[in-house]
Amino acid sequence: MKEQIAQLIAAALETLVADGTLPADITPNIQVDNTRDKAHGDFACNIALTLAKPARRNPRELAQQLCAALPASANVEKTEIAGPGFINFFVTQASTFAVIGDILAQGDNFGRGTPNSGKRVQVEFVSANPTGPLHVGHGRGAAYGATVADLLEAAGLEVEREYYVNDAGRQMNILATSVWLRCLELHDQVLTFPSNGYQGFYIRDIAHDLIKEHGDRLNRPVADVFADIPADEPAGGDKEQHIDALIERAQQLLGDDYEHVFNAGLNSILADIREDLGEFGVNYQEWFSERSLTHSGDVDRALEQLEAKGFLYEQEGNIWFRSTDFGDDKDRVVKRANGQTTYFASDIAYHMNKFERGFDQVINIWGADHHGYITRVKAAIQAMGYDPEKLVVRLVQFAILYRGEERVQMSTRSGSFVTLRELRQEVGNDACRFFYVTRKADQHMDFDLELAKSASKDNPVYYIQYAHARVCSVLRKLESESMAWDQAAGLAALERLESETETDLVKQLGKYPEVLHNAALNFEPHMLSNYLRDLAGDFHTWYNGHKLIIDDVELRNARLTLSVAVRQVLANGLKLLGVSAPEQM
RNA sequence: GCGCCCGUAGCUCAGCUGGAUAGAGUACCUGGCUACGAACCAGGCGGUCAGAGGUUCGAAUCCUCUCGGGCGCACCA
Repeated sequence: MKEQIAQLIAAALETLVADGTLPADITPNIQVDNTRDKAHGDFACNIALTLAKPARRNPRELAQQLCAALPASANVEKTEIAGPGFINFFVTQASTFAVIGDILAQGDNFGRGTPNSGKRVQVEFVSANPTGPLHVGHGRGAAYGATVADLLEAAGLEVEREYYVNDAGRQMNILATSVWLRCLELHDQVLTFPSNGYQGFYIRDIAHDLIKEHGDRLNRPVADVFADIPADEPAGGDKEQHIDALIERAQQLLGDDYEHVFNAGLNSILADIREDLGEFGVNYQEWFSERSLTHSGDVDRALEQLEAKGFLYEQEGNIWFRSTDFGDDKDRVVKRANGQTTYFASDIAYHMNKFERGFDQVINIWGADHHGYITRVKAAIQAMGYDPEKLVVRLVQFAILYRGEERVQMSTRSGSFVTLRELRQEVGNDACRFFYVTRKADQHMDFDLELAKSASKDNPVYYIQYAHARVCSVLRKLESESMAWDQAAGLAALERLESETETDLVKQLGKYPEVLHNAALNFEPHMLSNYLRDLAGDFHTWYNGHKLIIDDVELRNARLTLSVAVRQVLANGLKLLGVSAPEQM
């Protein structure tokens, strides 16, 4: 509809240019907006205001002439000039109500863009280190990323969801060593667990499984393990040196078996994460291993590329990437003097790999604490000769949990829950998914557990679901009264829907495709959740003032048809948010 | 110190990328079930859009500064 109006205006402009009212060199940017106030009609255009100056004419007068030059349209009831020179468009009832037929005809596809536009995008999200279960902070990234991916897919793009598994590096070695030390404990040995090790209960579970599989093959005398290891922090030493020495010792004493311990930890935690996310309705096409970048030679290849282009240099034995050439604050080390590549080197290789896979757009969803990395990653992309504009980084702020007024402390020590799984169990998947995306991602968020849990009017999730369930309930009631809904008759009788709340509701339905499009384009799922709340509100308002199951067959069918259309749009929107649309509650 | 995000009703947040009288929810007050589901609806109260300049027909939105909050600035992952 907006485009239609824009076309009408474009035609009017051409007419005015042709008859010399407007100069030919103007560059009109035709903007058609939804009106905020019903008194202003359905759509408004500010073209007369923006052209007033270049045309050197009074805006209201210009608007007048534009209106006169507008071609006739079956969809436009009338136009009005208002305020300083806005042109307000009033759409005909029939044209507004046509959307109901579209909704019923397109069903689950209503609002979705044309698929197979050929554009391929990748969304990488969560990508938490597999060193422990996901916590509530990851939950927001998961819900946000999954919804953004689904929205883009709904917009017609081909989407690949990817989880980058940080299965290399020191943290993973700390994990492996922690698991192994727990194994030794399970063999009835006594030791002082390193303060920097992973203390979680799940480490013991992994150790237990290992012993089940390997018996005492992994057992070594504790005296050998701790011989000549520098003191831990509580003993007056350095915790980093302590743990690093233990890692090295574990590798020495275990030899090839170290790999088993390492993989046991990785696989067990990864399986847990995968299951957790799956239950949360978050699924991936690809779990991309960081280690594979080393094995495939991508890391070396990426560094060679940078080297060949002259962006690497050596200083004090370290190899540096000259990221300052691309606006970074300082250059970054990619390979240490000891020959080890840095995490950043893997990142460079990873992004090279992503670009080699030929995505039109690469979207990274990162925690807000990673924003310092954007510049250097983009620098590397540009240095390798790729277009850094194709990389979009969206930062997700942390969520602060509240239990009513009380802030939930997020320390691992405190008894209050910290994992995503616990949150899901307490609050439920629907409310979790909804609450996480109902605020802008770059906005700090207060997540109130009491509110999310409350099965009441206070909870916007239920408010929306209730609207859906209400329609289902009416149809059940209809059936129990031995009546049936006649869709064709309803569509034919839509002009019987004459009340203002009915028109408001239908207009709201008509906005859904645009909302979806904007939400996808801007990576802002909260636009959809807010819309669904508004739609549910309009439905409840209407429902409260109108009885659906009535004797007037024609009117009954018309109202039922509207109800079913509302239910369809609610279901479509909820599906994209990963929230269920229950038939009864 | 430098960089990024943010500051809108008592509280939690929108505000369609510069439009008309800044909106929802919540809290508080008032009213509505012999009803297709009251997990609902109607009405009221509530604002110096942090502050000050600037850009223009027009600013919560754009530019500068100040104040206030969060997060980054590793040879860590």
